[in-house]
Formats: sequence, structure tokens, C-alpha cells
Amino acid sequence: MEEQIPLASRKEQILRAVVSDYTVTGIPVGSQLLAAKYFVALSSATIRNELADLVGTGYLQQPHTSAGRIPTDRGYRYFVDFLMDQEAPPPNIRRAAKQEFERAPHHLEGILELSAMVLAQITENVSLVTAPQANESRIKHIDLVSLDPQSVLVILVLEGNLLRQEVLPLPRPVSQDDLSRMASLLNQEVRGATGDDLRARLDRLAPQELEQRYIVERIAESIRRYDSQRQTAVLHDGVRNLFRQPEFLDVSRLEELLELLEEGAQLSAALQQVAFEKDVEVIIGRENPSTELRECSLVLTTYRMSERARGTIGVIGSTRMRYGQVVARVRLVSQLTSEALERLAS
Amino acid sequence: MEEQIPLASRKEQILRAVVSDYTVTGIPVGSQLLAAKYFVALSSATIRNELADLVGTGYLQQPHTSAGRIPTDRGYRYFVDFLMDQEAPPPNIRRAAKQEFERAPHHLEGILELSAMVLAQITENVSLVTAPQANESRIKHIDLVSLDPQSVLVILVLEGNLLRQEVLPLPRPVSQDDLSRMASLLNQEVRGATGDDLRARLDRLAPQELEQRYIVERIAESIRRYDSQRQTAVLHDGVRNLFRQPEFLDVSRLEELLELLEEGAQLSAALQQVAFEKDVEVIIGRENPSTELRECSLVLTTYRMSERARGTIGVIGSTRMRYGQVVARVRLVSQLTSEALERLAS
DNA sequence: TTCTGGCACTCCAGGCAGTGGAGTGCTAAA
DNA sequence: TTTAGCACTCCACTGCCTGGAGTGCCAGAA
Repeated sequence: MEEQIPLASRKEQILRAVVSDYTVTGIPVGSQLLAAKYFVALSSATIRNELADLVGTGYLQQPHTSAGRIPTDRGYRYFVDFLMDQEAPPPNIRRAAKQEFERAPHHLEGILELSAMVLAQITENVSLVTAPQANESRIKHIDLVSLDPQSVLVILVLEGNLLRQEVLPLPRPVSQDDLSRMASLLNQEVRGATGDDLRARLDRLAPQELEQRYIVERIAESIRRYDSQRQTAVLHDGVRNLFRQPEFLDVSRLEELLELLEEGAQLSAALQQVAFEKDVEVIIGRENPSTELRECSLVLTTYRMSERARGTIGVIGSTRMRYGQVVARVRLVSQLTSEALERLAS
Repeated sequence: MEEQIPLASRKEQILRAVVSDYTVTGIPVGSQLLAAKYFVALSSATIRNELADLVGTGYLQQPHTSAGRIPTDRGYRYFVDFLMDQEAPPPNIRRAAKQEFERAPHHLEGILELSAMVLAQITENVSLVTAPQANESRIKHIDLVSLDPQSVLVILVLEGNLLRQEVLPLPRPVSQDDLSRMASLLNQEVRGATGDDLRARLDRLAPQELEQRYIVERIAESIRRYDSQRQTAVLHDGVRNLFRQPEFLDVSRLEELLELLEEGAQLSAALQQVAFEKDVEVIIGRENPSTELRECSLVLTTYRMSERARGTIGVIGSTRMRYGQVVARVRLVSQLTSEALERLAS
């Protein structure tokens, strides 16, 4: 990351105007337009001089000689770091989002899906949400349901009221009554345990009964499998928003992005790296480690479910996005998500 | 549906050749190509005469005067009804699909997602799957987990090992022990009940305890809400397959279809209408009730979960698709899905 | 009657040139 | 330091042309 030398005030104003106008219209911004719309006191020639400087220092670029200017990644970066006004979401949007969350389901997955939906809607971009990371799932409750004498449905309630199920064949027939007894025994013992805890306490938990040992082993395995799956899953919503944007008229760009979304693993890696301390993080174009994302920007932040458990939420879109608006709205949804999830934690 | 008058045999052969070639290459088929590739014994002039007839009777059309022929919806229909060979999926595809299903999860949703994924992959189109319809969900098991003294997590296991959860506030504190007792009581009573059953038997089930009555009421409501939601949900997968097809180079067509997919309700209506008796149903272009789908074909069939419960599974894509191949593969996945689900039923 | 070779015709895709306009850089004067 | 003026560049758009693919039709062959 190279150091940013502050620009002279007027250059800043011009950069801001170019970015603001371009992010809204998508048309390269010329000196005459700037003079007429943003700098009535100045002539277009003066502005041309400044624009030429800004191109020289790498904040702006020209698609071709006789076109207006558009921001470079560096220009966006400067804008985001120093010039951007966070546009507080208008009251109707705020209200609508809140209302959606009032009717939120009482479980993790439902809330995350809702967040993805709302975020996509109010930012008019593609939203991304990961499940809470950085901690292992803890068991809240176990239930054993007999499907037939030789197989049992194991239901795990994890933190966040997350349900997980697994069908296990049994080495020998066990009745529902026995299963129920086993379940209530386990419930007393394992509340709050992680997959690793279970495995460690295996001998203490069930030295006697073969079935019980077997079931506990499989539960431990299931939780750990789930935890590792969860690391890579990235929810998304709002692909249809991309079609409205001229930069995605080129189908190959759309395809690239869609593959990334349906694939997920690469994105996941990018999202992991969002620092928890930071407020909202903006990653612009080529700043992105992955080359597929060189023309995309990410606006990311974290939400919290509990002291330890945090996840990433944000937006992916063209580098030409209304950063001020998007940042504020990502923050809004992150906050609503946190509130909904903290209500779950217990 | 107008009546189909059988075509003379040679016309049929030519129609078949046009459809076969066009569905693979996407290039309008000319008389010379046909003569060289499919009808060595005939001259291109002869074929031209037949082609002109087929255009006259509405089976083929010309994009413009000096182009080759492409099938009309009617041409595809005739092909599908009378000419199509079902191309049995090659052994490696068959095997790969089977393998995927061997590792299928043991619950309805997971299996349906898997079906959508596999079907999209092997047909290289967008797959559609609805949950089983035409019956109300039946309760298999109930569990009550105390979250805090004043709220309870209700877990329902429905047919197909489908989990449903609901958090209920309690009018007054109830301990986990009481909840467990209540749950085991309910389990004995309600196994196999539908939402309506519960409501009908409410007084018999729980005349005494306020909490129990309240919980049973909410369970009944939850199941019925779920049943009605389920009617409209349509899973889909494989949107990225569309990008490879030249007909979707036009972004607006993609957008239309994607909106339909993310919206879901309209599609749902179309899928409901698939007759259970029929084998595989093919709906071509304008045959479709919805105008958004006038350039799309659907290949649909049903899968069965149990005697009463069936769902719809199939593919949506451009009218130019390889019907013979797609039909056979939809049938394959439908069968694998049925097998996986019937293993669940108990 | 059916098929076929021949031929004139149609239409599209792609290349090419011309044009108007938007926007620029530079220079000289205010 | 700003600005008016001007020559210049480049793109987007249009019209034109051309080669080629494919056609329809007709007259003669089978």
C-alpha cells in the first residue's frame, strides 16, 4: 500500500465531482460538464488543466483521447479514504429494512438469508454473507429419533438455534425409549461442548454402551464436518441487479462473476480476511488478490453474533458503485443482523 | 392443441435432421448441408422443395430469405412427439450421477438440492425442483428445548426428515424437565398428524395445561404455514450454463429468465400443472402460458417420495435444446431422486 | 410424376470510408 | 493564474459495397 499524499483542495473537489458524477451516470466526465454542473466559477480550460494533472498522478484515466475522465482504482481509493460522504439511508429505506428484520426467523440460517436479501435490495448490488467464523459450534441440545429399529435420526441444536441432522445406522436394534433415555443423559453432559470436546470426553461420557459411544463419535464428527464446511460457504443474493448495469452488458464479465459466486471457495478466502477491528472495509478493483475480481469492488464489514462469533457481510459489484451510499447501507444491514443474532444468543 | 397429421416419411426425416443439427450447432440448416451430411442420395434442390413445404406447413421457419431453416415451436413439438430418440445417458454420466446420490444427505432438502445440482450439471441447463406437493406434511417427532425460562424452541421432524423450528415465547416460566415431559406426551399422541389434525384434536390433546395448548396451537399453525410456503418454492441451479449459449448473449433475455427464477411464483404455477400420470412432459416455447417463457422450453417430470407425495423436477432452457438427451437425463435424475426419497420414507 | 442442374435473386455479415461531435492539449493574452 | 481560442484526436454512427450462403423457380432428365 503506497502512501497517500494529500491533494490540493481544488484537485480534491474536482476528483470528488468526477467520482460522484461517474458513479451515478456511468458516462466519462468532461471538463465542460464539470464547469457547468459543479464549478460555475471556473472555466472548462482551467478544469482541463487540473484534470490533466489528476491523470498524470494516476487518480483519473481516459478511456481514449477524446473522451472524458473516469476514476482509476487509485482515484476511487482516495475518494473512499478522504472525500466520501456517507449517505445515511433515507428514512423509508431504513424503515423498510427494520421491518423486514422484525419478522426475522429465530434461527441463524434464516437470519443470514434475510440479511442477504435485504442488503441486495437496498444496495442494488450482489450481497455476500458468511456464517459466523472464528469459533467452533457448541451443542445446545441433542435429540435422538428412531426411524426404524436399526437407524436413528440425530438432531443437533447448535448455537444460534442451528439445526443439524444426521441419519445413523445402528449396530443393533434400539427402541425409541432407550434413545430418549440416552438423549436426556447426553443433554445433561454435553451442553456447550464442541466437536473436539466431545471427542476428548468420549471415554468419560460413554464407557459402557456401544451405541452411545458410536453415536457420540458420529456427533463429534458431524459437528467438525459442519464447522469446516461452514468456513467456505458464502450466501449471496441479488444477481439480477447486475443486469441493469452497463458494465455487465458484456456477458463474459457476468459469467466470470457468476462462476465465482456459484463456486464460492475463492470468495470465501477473500471474505475471511476482513479485519474485525475495522468498521467497513472497501476493496477496490485490482487491490483484490484474485484477478477475476480486478474490475469488481467489495464493501465488507463484520457482524457479531456473540462475544466470539463474528461473520462477514457485504456487497460485491462493479468498481463503479456509489461507495458513500453502499458503505452506509452495508453498515445498516450489518447492524440489524447483529441485533437479530444477539437476540438469539443465549 | 391442434391435431397432428402425420408427415410423409421423407419430410419427417428431413425435419428430424434439421432439428438434430440445429439443436447441436445453433446454426440455421441449409439444403446443401443436409444433402451432404444426411441425404447423400438426394440433391440439394430436392431437399429445398421439401424444406419449402415444411415452412409452408409451419414446421420450419427462416430467420431471413437467404438463411437456412430452423424449427418452429410446432416443428419441435412434432420432433418430440414422433421423431425423437431418447439418448440414453452415457455410462460415465450415469455412473457419476449415481455416485453423487450415494453420498446424498438423509433429509428432504438436502436431497432436493443435490438433485438440482446434478440435473443442472448433466443437462447443461438450468434445473428446477419443487418440494413434494399434493399432501400435507405429517409430524414424525416433536422436541421442545428451553432457551430461557420464558421461551421454547420447538423442533418438528416432518415426513422426509424435514426439520422445522420455531421459537415461542411462553406465558409463564416452564423448566426443561416440564418441556421434556410435555414433548414425550405429545410424541405419543401426534405421530402422523397434519396441521389440521392437530387443530381438530386440540381439545382432546391438551384440555388441561395452558402452555401445552398454546404450543400445540402454534405447531399446527407452523405446519400449515410451511405447507403453503412450500407450494411456491422452486429450487434451481445451473444459471451459469446459460452463458455458454448464443441465444442468451442478449442480456435482456437472461435478465428476464433470472428474474423469473429469483421470483419463483410464476414458475411455481407452471410446474404445478405437470400431470402425475405422464412420463416426461415437454413444454415448448409459446405453448407456455407465461409470455416471459415464450422462447424457453421446459422438460418436466415428477418424482415420488411416497404413495401420496410427489414433486416436480425438470429443466428450463432455450427452445433450442437437445430434447432427446435432456428428456433421458431428466428421467434419470427423477428416478435417482425418487429412490433416495423413498429410502427416507418410513 | 419426381428429381435435378442451372440460374437469377435475396439478404446478411463484415469491411471501409466519411462525418459530426465531444473532448482534449496547447498557446497566447488577460 | 486563469481563460479564450484553435487545431487535433478519436469514437460512434451511417451508408456503401461486396462476397457468400442460401433460396425459389424453371426446364429438362429419369
